[in-house]
Amino acid sequence: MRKPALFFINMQQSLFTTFNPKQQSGPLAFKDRLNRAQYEAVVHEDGPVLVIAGAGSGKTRTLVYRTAYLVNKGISPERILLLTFTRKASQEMLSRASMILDDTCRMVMGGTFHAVAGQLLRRYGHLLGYKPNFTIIDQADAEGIVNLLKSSLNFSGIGKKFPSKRLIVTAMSRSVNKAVSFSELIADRYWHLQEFTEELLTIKEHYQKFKFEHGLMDYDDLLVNWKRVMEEDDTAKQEIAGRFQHVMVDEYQDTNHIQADIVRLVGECHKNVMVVGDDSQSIYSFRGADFKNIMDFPRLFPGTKIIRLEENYRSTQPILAMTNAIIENAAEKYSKKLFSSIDGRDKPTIFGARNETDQANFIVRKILSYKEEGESLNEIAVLFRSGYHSYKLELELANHHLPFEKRGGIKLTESAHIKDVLSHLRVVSNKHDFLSWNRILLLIDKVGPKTAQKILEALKENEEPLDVLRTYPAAKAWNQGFRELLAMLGGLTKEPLSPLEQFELVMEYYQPIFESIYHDDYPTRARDLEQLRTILAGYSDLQAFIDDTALDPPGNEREAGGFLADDNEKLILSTVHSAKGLEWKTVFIINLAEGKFPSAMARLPEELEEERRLLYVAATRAKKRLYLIYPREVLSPQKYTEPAIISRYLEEIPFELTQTQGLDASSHAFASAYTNGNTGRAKRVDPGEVRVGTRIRHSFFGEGKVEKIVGPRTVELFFPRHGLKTINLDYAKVEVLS
DNA sequence: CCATACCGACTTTTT
DNA sequence: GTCGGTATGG
Repeated sequence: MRKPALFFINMQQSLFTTFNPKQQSGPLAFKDRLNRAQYEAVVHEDGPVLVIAGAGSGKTRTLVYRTAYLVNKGISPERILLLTFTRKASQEMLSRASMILDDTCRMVMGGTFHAVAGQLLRRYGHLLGYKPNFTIIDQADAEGIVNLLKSSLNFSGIGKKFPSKRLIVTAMSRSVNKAVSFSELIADRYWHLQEFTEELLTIKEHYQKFKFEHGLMDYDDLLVNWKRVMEEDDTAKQEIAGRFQHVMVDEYQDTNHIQADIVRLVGECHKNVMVVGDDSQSIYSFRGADFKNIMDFPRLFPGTKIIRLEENYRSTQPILAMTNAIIENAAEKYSKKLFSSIDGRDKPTIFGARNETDQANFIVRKILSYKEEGESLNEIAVLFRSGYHSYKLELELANHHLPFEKRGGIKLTESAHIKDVLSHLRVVSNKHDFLSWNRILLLIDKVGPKTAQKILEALKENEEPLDVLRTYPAAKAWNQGFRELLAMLGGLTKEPLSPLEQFELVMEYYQPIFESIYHDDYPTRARDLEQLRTILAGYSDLQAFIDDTALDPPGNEREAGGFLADDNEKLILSTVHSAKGLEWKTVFIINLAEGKFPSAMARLPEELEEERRLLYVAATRAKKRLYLIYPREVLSPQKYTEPAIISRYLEEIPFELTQTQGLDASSHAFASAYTNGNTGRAKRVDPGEVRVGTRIRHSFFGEGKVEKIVGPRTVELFFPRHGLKTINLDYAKVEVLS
């Protein structure tokens, strides 16, 4: 989690013995390992650069070499800022740069916007009135605050439909990230909640105040305050902007407006800013990202040099042909021609499984046979739209003792028992963290919301919470638990202890509470606590640990059936979002059915466009083999089995770009097209003869009517029995009737 | 005022 | 599975 200790030994020596372009063959040594466009980006001297990098075009490689190049050139590593999307990505890049050059590369300031903001604000936050020990809170914490406010403001009783804490937090965050006022946002996107506008605004106001008064920053605050401190304090701006001589930003298509402002502010004086991104891979607009940031970059930095990376080094040509077809139909994109010179015969396979169980079985069978052939499990991944889509498969994998790691979905730190323990540690680092105090107090037997509220009121009166608590008139019912808590907290701070020792003290106190409140399943939960202990053992600084639990929460990693392969080989199950930037030889994408992928939550056209890009990101992860799988039956929320509708994006893919497997002929469009013996392209429809109202026959959906012309070759068709479909006239088997 | 048990509704993606 | 509301008893 934290960067490993830096290795200074041999630093001087390695500078001259390892790869050194100047000594070997001048810039040519870089040249050998990069293509022309990459090389151009790597050795670019000063000034702004925008690198438009298609999937698999060596974007990471370029940034890695760029970092090494700059350091080698004599730029001091701590004066380079590398902003990435995940902490893991930055660590990997810096470690790869170190392998090219030397360990000084690890001293580059790298991390997510949020993590870097956190570090800077510990230093400059006081300019905005924050103490350096502020606590970073996650979404669940934010929801906790909103809940407290809802009850203290007596909003819970108002009507039955008062919005949930989850929705309130999401809405508040959206307003920050999209830079629209909260009331405007309510009127616009949450119009159905307009009757509560006043209450919502009050909650937002109190929420801001609560966080500020108790030294708490949510994810949005980190960005907003980084920006604010640079805008409002000139010295801070000079210091921060002056410190970083070079700024690089990865995944620029997934930045929001605040982040773009930050980039502008940090790069303003020297303009040595390189941003890298691919608009076709923008998949985070739900949290305010705007891929138009890429188009706007040259305006932000006039004189920007634009470099395109268009050669794909990851996937075989057949895979690329299909992924190109997926993105071809995107409504809005920069034209970009991706090509690959990697040969490969296998077209992506489409498999229509009978149901989810069949889908899981199919994957297990395939994986077992690849394993048989001697392939490494590490080269296989299964990707899906939502975390819970893999439950069936997880069971099936466990049955066959296939070890896997799941990424995305529920995080370790999101579970209640982990939050319980963390709260006790959090008040040690920030005694004004009333959210944690509240949680701690509620854990005491016979203390409920009302009592906890009263104690919190008392805490407000004094700087030193422990002093207040020691003299607080406890009721008989809960006095004993209260005293035990105080004794434990006293022990935590009496003398300097390592984070691990502090954890042990907390656990000693918490264990009986833990066993009593989770009496049904505490043994399962205990494993999580054990895992937390292991993670914590790697830290010497409590603050760093607490920061990381919010900024880089460990995933909920489980090995199938407790079975750990000795060689640590395991396959990856991952949400598409968590798979960004990664690649595997074999990739399975599952549940490609309407309502699952695309998600049922996506309704607006722009949301459906994002789902399309999401599928594009998923499919472009594959190097050699790609399976697109959908169940022909799904379980409705009411637990009825109903026929599934194949994902609209699969529907559009030209038949000749894929192969099918194990379909039974009657069930589906692909199958029927094949069994009709006509594997070639349908007779071309002249777009000229198609307008709104034209009647058209589709090989599977039957007769329909054109509702809307979406693009030069795409139309929206309405079919009486299948609803509205978007169809590409070149690809779909259609026939014009009138 | 607190604990517990029950029911129904809803569950995308992540820093 | 988990949240939110409600009923009931201590």
